[in-house]
Amino acid sequence: MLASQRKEYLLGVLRETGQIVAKSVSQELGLSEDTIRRDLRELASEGRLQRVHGGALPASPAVGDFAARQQLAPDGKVAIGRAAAKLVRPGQVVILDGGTTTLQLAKHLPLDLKATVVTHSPTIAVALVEHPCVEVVLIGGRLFKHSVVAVGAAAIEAIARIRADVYFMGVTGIHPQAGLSTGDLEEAHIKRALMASASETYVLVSAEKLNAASPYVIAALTEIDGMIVAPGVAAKSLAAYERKGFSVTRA
Amino acid sequence: MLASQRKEYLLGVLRETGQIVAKSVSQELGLSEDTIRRDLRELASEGRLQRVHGGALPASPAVGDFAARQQLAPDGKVAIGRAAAKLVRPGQVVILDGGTTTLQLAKHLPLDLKATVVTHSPTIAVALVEHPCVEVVLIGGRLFKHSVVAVGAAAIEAIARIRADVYFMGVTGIHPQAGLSTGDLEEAHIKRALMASASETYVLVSAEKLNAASPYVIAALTEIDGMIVAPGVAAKSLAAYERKGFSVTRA
DNA sequence: CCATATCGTGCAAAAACGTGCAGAGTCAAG
DNA sequence: CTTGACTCTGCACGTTTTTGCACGATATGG
Repeated sequence: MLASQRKEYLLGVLRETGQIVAKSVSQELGLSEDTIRRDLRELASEGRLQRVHGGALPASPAVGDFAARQQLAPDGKVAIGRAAAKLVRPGQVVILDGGTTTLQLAKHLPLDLKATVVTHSPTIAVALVEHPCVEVVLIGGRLFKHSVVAVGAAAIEAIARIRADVYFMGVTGIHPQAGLSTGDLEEAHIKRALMASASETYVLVSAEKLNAASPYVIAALTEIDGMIVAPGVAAKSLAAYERKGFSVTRA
Repeated sequence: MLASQRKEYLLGVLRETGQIVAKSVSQELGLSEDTIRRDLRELASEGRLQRVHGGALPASPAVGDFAARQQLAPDGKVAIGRAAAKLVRPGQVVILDGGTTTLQLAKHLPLDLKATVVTHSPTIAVALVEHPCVEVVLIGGRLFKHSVVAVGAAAIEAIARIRADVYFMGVTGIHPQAGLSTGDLEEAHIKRALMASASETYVLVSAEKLNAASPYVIAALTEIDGMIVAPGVAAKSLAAYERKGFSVTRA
């Protein structure tokens, strides 16, 4: 690979992801970090990017602003969202929970994917307005401000009328014995109703949720069909889950 | 995640939630509290936030916030929103339509006002999350992306179960003979249902909507209780409306 | 006043950095 | 074809930055 090609590649990464991590790029290209660092130094001196410890960021905030804002979520959640989005098949009816992780899922749905997204989160509904092919169904109800989702009897009733193919659930705790749990009773009810309305349920688990438990139990682990966990969690932390009879996916 | 991105993330949290709790952020990012505290200390020394016990608060309360929230909306809509917000009495149940003008209304509700806001606009629901005292009820349904509001049979049904004190309607046209009109048939139905569920209906009219008509009629002028018009419209343009038996308020 | 949470500091390990240098490859002059 | 100048790349080394932990000090809330 030519040096100039490499620099173009670096700028491409910057455009698409809003950031460059020297280490990971060097691994992708099979080159030493030194070479990447040299390139970054030169591109920085040309003013084409901004050098920072560990990699680089866009030179003019405005350019990479959009991409960067997408990535401003913690690494793990972005990865989980991207991995989960790949599980959605064209034509499916998908239920999306509220929360930052599912928001990443919504943002990573392929732009040419035709599907229907059912959600009780106004935030996710607004995010999907930009998506050209996805039909959005909003579940109404009393707004629970802490999580920014609709809850209550009206929500339960609306959910009962829906038959979805798959439900992506967010939780605040998942534990081999305690199962799935969350911090609010109303939300636990809603999540249970959403599970009942979907053929399959997948749980999105960022690192800090693993082996944690919250006050209100949603369901046992045996009731779910799969979990998608953040990359970089220790394999032995997952051992207790891999025997439970559902798929465990590393993002 | 790069260190500089982490600081951006912290400032983002501050913008969106108005505060930073060191402990919870460290859990979200999977880093130690020490690292977060160091970042906060540095950002504080740069004057970009105010360090407090347990986390951080905005450096200049509501300064950037206020500027940001106002810059996008034209003056006229801001004025209409502010004027309409003054019509809301404590304890009332208020229906807010979708649209940029009603969004301004929501943002100008006094922070100490206790009231219930019913809306079929996820955008408005999200905006009101910041309001400390307002209860929000979200009307669900199929999302009409052009206007970012819920429509359809499910929405109509949910609306039928509500009795509100006042409804603030947005329109795309108001005309002495043609009455109130909008550009989408589904939306016209929803607005009619919302009118039926409210004791009083006020219409928010920015300058370009005055004396205009759109394809789908919502109601005749005789059915509304008042209109709030943008400041600076000629008095003679309003003459035709002041004889119709409802109040005409200049913002 | 006490229990708890949070804070700041010092320290050590790890990661990232810059620099100098050597080997491999390229190119042009001899 | 050979030689020397030049460039590019990877490695080694010492330096700097970052990060997590331990400790004692300080603030908070009952």
